[in-house]
Amino acid sequence: MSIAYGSVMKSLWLKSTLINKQLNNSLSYVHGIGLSEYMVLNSLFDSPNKTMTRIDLAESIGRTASGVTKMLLPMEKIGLIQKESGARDARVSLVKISKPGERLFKDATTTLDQSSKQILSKLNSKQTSEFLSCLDLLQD
Amino acid sequence: MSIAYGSVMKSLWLKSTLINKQLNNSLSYVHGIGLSEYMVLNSLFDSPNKTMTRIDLAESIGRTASGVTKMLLPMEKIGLIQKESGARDARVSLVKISKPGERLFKDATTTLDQSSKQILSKLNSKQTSEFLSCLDLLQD
DNA sequence: GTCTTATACTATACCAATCAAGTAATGGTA
DNA sequence: TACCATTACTTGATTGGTATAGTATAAGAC
Repeated sequence: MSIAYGSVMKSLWLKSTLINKQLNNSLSYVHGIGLSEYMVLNSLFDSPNKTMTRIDLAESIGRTASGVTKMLLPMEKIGLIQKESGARDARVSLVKISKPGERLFKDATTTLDQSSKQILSKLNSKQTSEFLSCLDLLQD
Repeated sequence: MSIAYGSVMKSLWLKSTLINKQLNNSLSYVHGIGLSEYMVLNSLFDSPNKTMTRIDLAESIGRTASGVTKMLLPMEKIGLIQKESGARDARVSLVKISKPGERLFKDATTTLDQSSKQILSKLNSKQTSEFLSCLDLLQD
């Protein structure tokens, strides 16, 4: 018998929507940012100079350029990120995570870890690492 | 060393957003419906009388009642579903999948299966079934 | 019967993301 | 040098979802 591939994706869809809501709720309740904003901070924090172009940022979080433009506006207003000029290419506008941004990112990370631990609580450590490697193998 | 729970959820988030887009694209390109609409048809098709209340429908696809109200409007217009009255409780308005709706659902299922197979192509069958059971174990 | 509470929606306003179109800078080519 | 294609955005319209508040019906307490 062949595998019901569609069922796997249906299950993935349903679980991920529910989990998204949950993580968004805990993050926004405690830190006032959503999962998308968290991922922006995460990408910036992990990048070499804690600085990225908007295009790379968009790519790294699976959003469009215009989506990034829009979500960065309020994030800059509350001081989580800064515009960085001085690029050799005058088209690019670099984004840098600010000190307050880093602090919020670290705090939010512990919140995310706690919630994530709860979500994964029914899996043992072997299953968890297998689950992660399966995720990495998915074609997107 | 403890497991980085947050990383698992970050990976899940990123993969699921990318895969959602992809499945939405293939479904809407070929059949004119999105993944949410597909899941509505799926729930209806699987239910005893191919009929459900809007509340149950919302619950089954992880959406709110008002979300369901809105998405059913165009689906009724193009004849994929029908309102069904005659309940003993005058508040509920039952939703039934129509014959054209069933046909489209079956067609869309083969499309979804193909796309899903492609997405899961890097996993062997053991990994795929383990992945599915891990998904089922996630707490939401 | 009537009061209160709960349920099953529906409508409005809002929010987050996309797409499509536009702008400005860059780079390659005639 | 002038032109054209490409790139890195930004803006405006639209879509797909939520939250909140409202309406109608139901159900239980007294």
